[in-house]
Amino acid sequence: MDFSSHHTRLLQQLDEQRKRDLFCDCHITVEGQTFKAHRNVLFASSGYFKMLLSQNCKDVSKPATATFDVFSADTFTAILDFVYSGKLPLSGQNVIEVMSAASYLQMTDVISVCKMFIKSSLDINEKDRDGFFSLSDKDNGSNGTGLYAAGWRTEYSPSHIHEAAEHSGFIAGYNYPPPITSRLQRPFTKHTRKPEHVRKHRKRLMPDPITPACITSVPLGDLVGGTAECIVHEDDSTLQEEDSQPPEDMVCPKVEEDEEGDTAQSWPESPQHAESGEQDSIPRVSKADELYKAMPTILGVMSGWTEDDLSPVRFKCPFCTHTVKRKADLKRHLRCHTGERPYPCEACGKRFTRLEHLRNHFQTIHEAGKLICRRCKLPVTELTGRVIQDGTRRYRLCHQCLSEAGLDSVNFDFGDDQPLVLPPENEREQAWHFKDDVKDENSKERQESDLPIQGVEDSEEEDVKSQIT
DNA sequence: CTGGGGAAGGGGCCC
DNA sequence: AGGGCCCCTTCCCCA
Repeated sequence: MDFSSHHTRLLQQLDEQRKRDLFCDCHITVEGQTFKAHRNVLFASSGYFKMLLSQNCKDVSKPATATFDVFSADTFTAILDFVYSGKLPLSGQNVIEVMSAASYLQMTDVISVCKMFIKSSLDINEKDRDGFFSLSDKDNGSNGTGLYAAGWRTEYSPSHIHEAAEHSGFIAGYNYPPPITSRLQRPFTKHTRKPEHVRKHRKRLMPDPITPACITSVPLGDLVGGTAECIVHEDDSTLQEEDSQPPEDMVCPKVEEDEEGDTAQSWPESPQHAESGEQDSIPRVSKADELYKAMPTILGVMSGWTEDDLSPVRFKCPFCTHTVKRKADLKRHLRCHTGERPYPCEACGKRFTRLEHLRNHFQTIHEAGKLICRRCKLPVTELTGRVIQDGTRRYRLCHQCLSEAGLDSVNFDFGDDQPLVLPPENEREQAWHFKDDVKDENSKERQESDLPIQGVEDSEEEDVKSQIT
């Protein structure tokens, strides 16, 4: 018989005991303020306390004590409330510090909730729109924990979250995500690359198991107001994995790789997507700045991070273990976490994190920038070949390949300096053609315009266009 | 199933 | 600080 509310009542009882100072055997001092709690509860909730209490587990006759100066009493109050209630009172003002403190205390649950709060506040989590990992402030019933729930629903409502975050703060209740197998159903299409940070950072940014001993910790006072290290798991699934880990893994918490990456972002790669989400075509520079402004409170500044790098100061990413020498590089790096892609390709709708990437893409894909024949791969010049306009895509073919493909008789209305425009695929001879990942986009765009490169109305994107051309 | 090539993403660093 | 270049890695597609 499963009595589902048992654990809730048990937690309520423990919270009552804490508030009445019953059986509290752990005293935590933060900014001179003493908090009392149960070591069993702290042990089960925090990797930091697990490590701390493991070392002192023999002597249980005296209360365990701990003192923190790296976060505020208010922050610890919020965290302790979460430990005993499952509800995390987050607001735009405290989320960064709470996350930093949770990082310090190795409380992945809290970190995950904070990450979700930040992501939803930034309105950058495209996947949330698909209801894959949705946030809803409407839910207050299923888990009984409050106004904010990280669940698996479809009623994503970023506006609500914004309001809650900005105006009133809100209570975050954490629902554990479904098994990883559910994540494998994420809607990456055949031609949709997984978010890069999911792929690359699985190896690069989560390099080694992080042991407490290897963490370079700098007291708050030495910084600009935040903790030095921020250990963040790339994916919430790590929570589950960690939950099943034996205690020794908690002592030396291991950052697990994720099967499919976290919930960070997906983005439109086709004009259809770009059209369906008009706001996507607006560069979100302000959001990067928004997050960037928050950086000082969560940045870590480290020295001597590696033996190879003895530079005195490094900037620590709050979302992963990556450090950089320059703040500007950190700002650039943050885009791989925020999902921000301020540079849209106006030809195909694909978005990029950097202007140079957009430029490379545009030159390669839409301007036939490579002076090689796409068919025979041999070098081709203006004299020995032509530019083919295939939908939004341009490439070069040498005269021989043009002849062999039967394309030398197609549409010579333009001058030699103009691209040879291929007819739509359904009208094209089936001799051969080049398949590529923009074929579908092309067919749609052809219906809308004969122009290979569509202009965009957005003025900011016009600026981008002017930079490209 | 595998290897090669193209495209994209990210880091380091110079200007 | 931002732009840009170079290099490397990763992923995907295709033969």
